[in-house]
Amino acid sequence: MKRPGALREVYDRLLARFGPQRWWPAETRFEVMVGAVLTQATAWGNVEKAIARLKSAGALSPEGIRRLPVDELAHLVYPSGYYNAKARKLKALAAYVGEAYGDDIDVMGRSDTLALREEMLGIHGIGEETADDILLYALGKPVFVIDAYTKRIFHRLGLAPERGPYFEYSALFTDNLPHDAEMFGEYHALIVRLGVEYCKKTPACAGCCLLDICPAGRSQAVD
DNA sequence: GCCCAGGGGGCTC
DNA sequence: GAGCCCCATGGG
Repeated sequence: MKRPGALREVYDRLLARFGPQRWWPAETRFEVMVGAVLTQATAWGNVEKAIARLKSAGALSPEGIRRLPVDELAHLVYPSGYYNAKARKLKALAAYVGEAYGDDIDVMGRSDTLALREEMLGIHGIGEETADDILLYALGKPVFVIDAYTKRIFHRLGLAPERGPYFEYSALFTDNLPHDAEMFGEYHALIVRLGVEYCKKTPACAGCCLLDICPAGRSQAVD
């Protein structure tokens, strides 16, 4: 597999193998933002439990989160782990959307992408990946989300270094693919799908054998 | 029991 | 700016 078009090739194979993932699973855009914080270093199944608890408490809104005492918020998000830390982060997020945009996510979404990103990086609990999750999946901006799976898999494929600054990885994708938010969203979701299903089972392969693009030359006979 | 999840903050050097 | 440690539940 040659380098030009390699990223498109991987995407096509992932899509053919797994089909559209249709991320982000949520009823509202603010729910996407909350999920982006809750899923930090956390299995999605645990996040779903926390989201459900927030919903049944009527707290899945900026105003709802601001109104709750932080310890009660922590109790609600308990199943997602790091509950004290995440309660603080959700408080910071809810305060931000209220102060900066009057809780209007539509207004927020009309702001400039880079300005929004810088703004959000200043919020407690929002780092580069979470900011990009929000930009892409809540606001529809064409940014590419980089997570641990992306680094691991594309390093195995010989397309990226083993480690390095976040922007070097995101540039790999945004410099070599059309800036299509829908495709970027599918691509990241497919990478996570591959990582969740195969990185743990066959860590030495990182799933590339399954796609028949293993640089070590192994075929997809990996069960 | 051990390992790791769809990271980020805070501290040290 | 890189390297640690901390946050914490739940499934494999």
